[in-house]
Amino acid sequence: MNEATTGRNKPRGSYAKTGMKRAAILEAALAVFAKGGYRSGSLREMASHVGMSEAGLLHHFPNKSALLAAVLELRDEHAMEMVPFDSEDPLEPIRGLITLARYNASVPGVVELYCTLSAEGTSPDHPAHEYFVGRYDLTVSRLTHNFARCAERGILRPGMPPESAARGTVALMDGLQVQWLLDRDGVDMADELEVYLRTIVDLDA
Amino acid sequence: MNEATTGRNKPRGSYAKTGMKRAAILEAALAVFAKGGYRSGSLREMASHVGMSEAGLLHHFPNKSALLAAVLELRDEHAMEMVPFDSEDPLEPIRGLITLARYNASVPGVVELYCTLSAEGTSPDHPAHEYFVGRYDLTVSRLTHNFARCAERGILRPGMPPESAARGTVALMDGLQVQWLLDRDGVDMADELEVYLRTIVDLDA
DNA sequence: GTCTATATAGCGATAGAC
DNA sequence: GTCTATCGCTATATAGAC
Repeated sequence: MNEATTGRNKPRGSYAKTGMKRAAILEAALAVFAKGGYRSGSLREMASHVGMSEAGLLHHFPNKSALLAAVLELRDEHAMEMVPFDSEDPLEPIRGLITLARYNASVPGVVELYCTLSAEGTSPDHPAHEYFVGRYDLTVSRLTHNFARCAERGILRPGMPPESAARGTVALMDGLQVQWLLDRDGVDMADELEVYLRTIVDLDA
Repeated sequence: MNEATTGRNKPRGSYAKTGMKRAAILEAALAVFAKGGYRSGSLREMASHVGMSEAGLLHHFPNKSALLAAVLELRDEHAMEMVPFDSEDPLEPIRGLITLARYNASVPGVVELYCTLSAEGTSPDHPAHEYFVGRYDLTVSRLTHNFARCAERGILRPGMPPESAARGTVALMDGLQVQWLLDRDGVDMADELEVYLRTIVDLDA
């Protein structure tokens, strides 16, 4: 690998190597933040996880909360690929949510991260508070619009307000994550989500 | 107040006074744990909240996690009074959940506590892990039994497995709490819960 | 770019005076 | 029953050597 591989073109040093270090740090940070939340997750543990000192780690990220932000941003992009809100068929994003739930069961660390941090982040002085406020607002409004389109086609349960369907769907996904983390064999997040969605929308239309 | 007021009968000292201190400590602990979870909530802050030193506080409780356990136990008893699982009518506990959700909106600290701690508590080495495993297991099994009784009477939505109804209800309540904490004016937990419950059960039977 | 060393701060818990 | 004082530990972040 060289500079060309990274897509950048800087005069010195192997940016590929640096990029890989960054990626490794993000992965370690994800695992550590996931296990104990933001406050409890220590740079020390991430550093040892990735084979560096704390100071070495803080060369790549200015501080702890910037590292958190980078982790959240990265995972968010990845998740959104599974839920095509811009599809013409309003059922596609809904089916995507089930796909996402099934995928999530294969990455417990990510589930732990979002579960712990979204709870922590309800506190207004949390480093990720604004992130979660914005994220929920966006997700609910997108889903509301999507369920409204279902209603237009007559495949949303009569009398169900689109916003309630949206908030209910998000709430159910979040709540199922807690139950799944507490009892991974006893709960199937994707199945339970599908049961719920089928009660409010005609998935086979 | 004297010993008789407390219901105990010990040779020395005013137990009423001690009992009041204990209650004050529990209240402070609830607020502090609620704001930042277990790890971030410090005995120091609770102590200053209640006008005592940390050592004075630890005279009443052996350590930090015992204090957490006491808080959880106390609030649990209180909440359970609102949900009469032993009622003959299986709709009564379900209506009780809506009452509970409405009540919860008046005690944000309690909601924050459960929200933050149930997420933290998914980690196996958390002081409250066993508590939450047991609590969810019990709640889901009670609710499953209750929805099964609804099914017998033909007021549960056809094809809806009682356990899915139970897990869905618990998940929805948990998830709505997160959304409510992030946007208290935009979300009505009790209303949304009722919308959900009405889609799976005939509440007016 | 990564290290060692260190500054600064907060934590839970204990010992012992009163 | 409550206090002061303190121990031992962990944390983030910075300074400067290499």
